Amino acid sequence: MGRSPCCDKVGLKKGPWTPEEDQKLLAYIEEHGHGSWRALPTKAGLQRCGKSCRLRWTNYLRPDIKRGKFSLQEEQTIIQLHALLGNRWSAIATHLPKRTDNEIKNYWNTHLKKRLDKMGIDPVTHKPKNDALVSSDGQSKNAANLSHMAQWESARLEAEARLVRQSKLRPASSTSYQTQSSEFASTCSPVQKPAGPSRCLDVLKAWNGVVWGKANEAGASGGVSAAGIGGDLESPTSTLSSGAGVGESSSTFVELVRNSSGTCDGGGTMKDESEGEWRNLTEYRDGIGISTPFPSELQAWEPESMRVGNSSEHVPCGNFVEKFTDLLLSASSGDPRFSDDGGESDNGSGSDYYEDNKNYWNSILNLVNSSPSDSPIF
DNA sequence: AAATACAACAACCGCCAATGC
DNA sequence: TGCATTGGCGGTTGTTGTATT
Repeated sequence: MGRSPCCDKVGLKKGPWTPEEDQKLLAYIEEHGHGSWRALPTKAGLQRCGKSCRLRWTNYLRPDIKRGKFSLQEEQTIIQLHALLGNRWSAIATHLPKRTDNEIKNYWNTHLKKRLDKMGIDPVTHKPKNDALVSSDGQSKNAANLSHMAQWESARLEAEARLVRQSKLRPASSTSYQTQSSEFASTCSPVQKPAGPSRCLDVLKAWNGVVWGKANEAGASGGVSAAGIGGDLESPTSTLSSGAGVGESSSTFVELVRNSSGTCDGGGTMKDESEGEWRNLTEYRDGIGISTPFPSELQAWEPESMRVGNSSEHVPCGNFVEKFTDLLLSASSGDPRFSDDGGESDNGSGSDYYEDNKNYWNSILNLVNSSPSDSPIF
């Protein structure tokens, strides 16, 4: 279909926008709306391509954009949603009101990714970098199936977010978001959703089922019943209820982030010292000679096949929260796993690790459950 | 004070799906 | 049904500001 780049025309300006250009674009859109982006530059008297105008508007000039530092809550949301959705920035952005996908993407690339990296966590997979690859038991099969469910749900979320955007573009339309959403949902899900959590959470529950099911096998006691969290894997029509323990685990995650973030200002905004804290924790771990922070058999439960699609798409790994927990909590509490003699000897109580995983996923579930009512995703 | 390195963010580019004709 | 157009998305690059030497 050989489409020529929209900016090929000679005479079109590129590069940073000037205040005058901003003013022109702003004034035009306020008066006429953007209409066709391709036609807009001419009408607005701008020597820009339509695409450039659209990006400038959506990423910078739009009045409902919040700028400035990300709060702890926003950071938490980004990390969790990235673990869930991967680099689907637009989908993540729909859950962070007033933040653009571009801003979130930049923040991830310049801040969060580096932090995870320094901690020895692969920011793509959210797994420890030296993680083993394959689980030989049957769990991997379930996990692979679940990855497909996760992929499907991600696609559905994207589509739904798209509907929301469309509805916003047509505010006067008689077709409300709810109607559209309902129509959409009815085509792919027998359960109505806007009022409550999306069925996508069943995937999370199922994930938990896999994780905690294995925990039960490995840990015998102390594990969480697979039926309790994800036992209804075969019931795609079930909806998530905010069960006991979900709320507390969310706060656990917040706590983890907060603990890792050094000092915060009054608004919960992370200060730069946080980088040092994260680094210190990593150094602490390195200093005490922990190169592989987790029992290998527990790292290995997620096979490579669980990754969805290509490298940019992935399904989450519970080891993520293990890492957080181990680094941020155990380091300060004298956890025997971090002592010279007790490091790997905790295998017998592997359920602890899965308990951490449970907390991680519960935190996501809680995030989802507590999401603002205007959130288009969940 | 100048040079260099690094960080942060705005903007661009190419691809793709949806849509209209 | 097929082609052209449009808008959106994610990856990447370029620019600017700040810290360090």
